[in-house]
Amino acid sequence: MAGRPHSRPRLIDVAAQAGVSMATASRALASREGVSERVAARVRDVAAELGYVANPHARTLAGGPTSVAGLLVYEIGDPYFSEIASGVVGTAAEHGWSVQISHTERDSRAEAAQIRLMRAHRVGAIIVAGSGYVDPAMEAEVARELDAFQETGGRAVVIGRHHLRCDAVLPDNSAAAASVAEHLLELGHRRLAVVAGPRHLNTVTDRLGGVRSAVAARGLDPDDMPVAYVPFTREGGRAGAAQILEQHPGTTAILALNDAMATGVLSVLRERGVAVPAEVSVTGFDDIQVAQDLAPALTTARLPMSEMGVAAFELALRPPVSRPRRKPTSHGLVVRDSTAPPA
Amino acid sequence: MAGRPHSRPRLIDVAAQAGVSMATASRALASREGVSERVAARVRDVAAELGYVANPHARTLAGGPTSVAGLLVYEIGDPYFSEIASGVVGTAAEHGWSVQISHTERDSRAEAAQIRLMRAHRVGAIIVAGSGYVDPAMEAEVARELDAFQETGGRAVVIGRHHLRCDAVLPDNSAAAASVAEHLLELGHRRLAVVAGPRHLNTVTDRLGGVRSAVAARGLDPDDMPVAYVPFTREGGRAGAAQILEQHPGTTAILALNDAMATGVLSVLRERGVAVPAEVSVTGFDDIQVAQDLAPALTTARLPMSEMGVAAFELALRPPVSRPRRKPTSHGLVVRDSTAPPA
DNA sequence: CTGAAAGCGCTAACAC
DNA sequence: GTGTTAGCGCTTTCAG
Repeated sequence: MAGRPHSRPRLIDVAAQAGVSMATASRALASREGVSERVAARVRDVAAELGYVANPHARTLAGGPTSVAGLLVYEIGDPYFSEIASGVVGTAAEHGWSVQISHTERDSRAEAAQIRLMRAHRVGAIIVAGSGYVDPAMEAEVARELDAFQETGGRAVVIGRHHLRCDAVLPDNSAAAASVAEHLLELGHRRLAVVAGPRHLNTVTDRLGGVRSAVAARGLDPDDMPVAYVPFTREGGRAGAAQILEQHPGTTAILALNDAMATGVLSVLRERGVAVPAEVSVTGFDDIQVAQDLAPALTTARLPMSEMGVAAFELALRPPVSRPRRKPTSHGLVVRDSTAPPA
Repeated sequence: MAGRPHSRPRLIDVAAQAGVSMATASRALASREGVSERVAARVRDVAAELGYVANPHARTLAGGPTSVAGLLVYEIGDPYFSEIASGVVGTAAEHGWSVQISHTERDSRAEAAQIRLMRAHRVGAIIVAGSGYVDPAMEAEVARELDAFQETGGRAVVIGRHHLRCDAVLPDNSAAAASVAEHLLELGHRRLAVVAGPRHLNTVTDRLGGVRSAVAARGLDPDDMPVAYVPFTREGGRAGAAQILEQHPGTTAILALNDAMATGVLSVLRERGVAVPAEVSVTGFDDIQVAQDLAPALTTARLPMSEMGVAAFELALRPPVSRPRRKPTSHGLVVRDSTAPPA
């Protein structure tokens, strides 16, 4: 009947077909009140029949609700982030939202720039995954952007950061790290060394703090424990392992503060013919999917990345409250084959 | 001066500040012709100063160009897809595009529904990653959606699918699979078995075809080679390995048609105490990042996933041509520690 | 080369 | 309950 060929149906087409005004059609489709159930049902039927889907640009421009979320990750190719993203994307789809993903890669300035871009894109929610900074000044710009975003009605959620004034999903990095350290101490290890990420990341200091307190609780001096501050990657792990092997040959256990670094540590030990766990025990952190398939299977502190993504998105869906929510996550020690009593 | 507080600058603000009309400001910022260089420069300066970024919703609604791409993956938590996504997201950002990611998960009907949704969202380009179907009828609906999308000016690119009328990034699955099989045959293996994914996926039949032709070229009968059709996942690989071990105990080499399945195969062999590669050799396909860290490090056919993502996005940026482009990718055999001559 | 004005499709006041 | 209408911010004819 009506309408232009070769073009998607518009709200006005649905309205005409259903014999109502645009306003009524709009209300009916948004399940807003003020429409009789009879009429609403008819509108929905017509919409379904025509395959009508609202134009989100028109909707957003007119001041309606948005249903696009922005997800900021360091690098989507990294398993830690891709598992988080999986949770976010899956849950978002269930709620009819779509997810825009972008990379941070460089630093907090790049992060701020990405948030600015997402704000310009008028996303309804922004989820920031990945470690924050020990020094709040370093993320001041990020904080400003996020504040501005929230002031204009946007929902912001961070994963694993404390300093920002917004809802947060917070794994207990310290406790999880302590559990790994305790596991090693219980096995009898006394000469631990840590392969840590960059010291300005709060994830690193939180995890390191957990290790140190577990060591101290055992009556050892944490300051005697060597720590290699290296990039938070497989390559970083390789560098850290090399450093420890050379400078502290008596080490019996190496704690890597994430699984990517642990992977690097294992690869160096394998190359050098150091038996794991016979000569040196190794632990990771996160429990990315492949941790179970490494050689040997990695003992690690498990964080539920996918669930964290789900939780973050669900927080984003909830209305804002004045006092930011903090949603803790579970964690657990997963003992596999990379740890054993010292020789 | 002008304007509403607490609100982002609009084009009209820029125009006013620069002392020109909206039309001129629009042209200047889009680098369209018809504006004197002097005026254009002034407009750009003002825009930069004000931190102006166009509202993409208004822009799209008015019929301007979009710069949002949709990326369809089976599951972003899967390394194969997250590495592709990494390439897409990185390149897109360089070109000022953002990327919406969504999951397919179920089947080609879900796939078609997602494409429909992205069309409704008015994305400028759609990239579909992941295997297509052997039977074109199974993806008829996807094809229809993609055709309709392209007819309305959208750019569609697929990765690893032949049957669709759009630009494609095509790894040579057959040749790569043949190279893996040849490697095993050269080592002296004669009793190969394949752990394959679902037989209705063209990726599976292409790769299997490569293996079979390599086997045939060696004078063996490919029909004698056992093939386990299992899900394209780690768990599928486990099931396939169990099946082969039980039904064909004489097997000396297992070819898994992707690394996820190879991971499962290795885990079953380890559990059962079958030495790899001493008793049985194992190969994978794709070379996901962790392949090098498995136990033992996996011999596999390497596909440049990240580059494939880059290539796909770059094709999406190019203007459409009547005859779809086919962009081949490199591939290579990566020999590691999971293969050796038979006992 | 520049400006005025007509929409793009939708929501949200505001009328009835 | 339902309809009318004024924008949302931008691009794009069409005039000058």
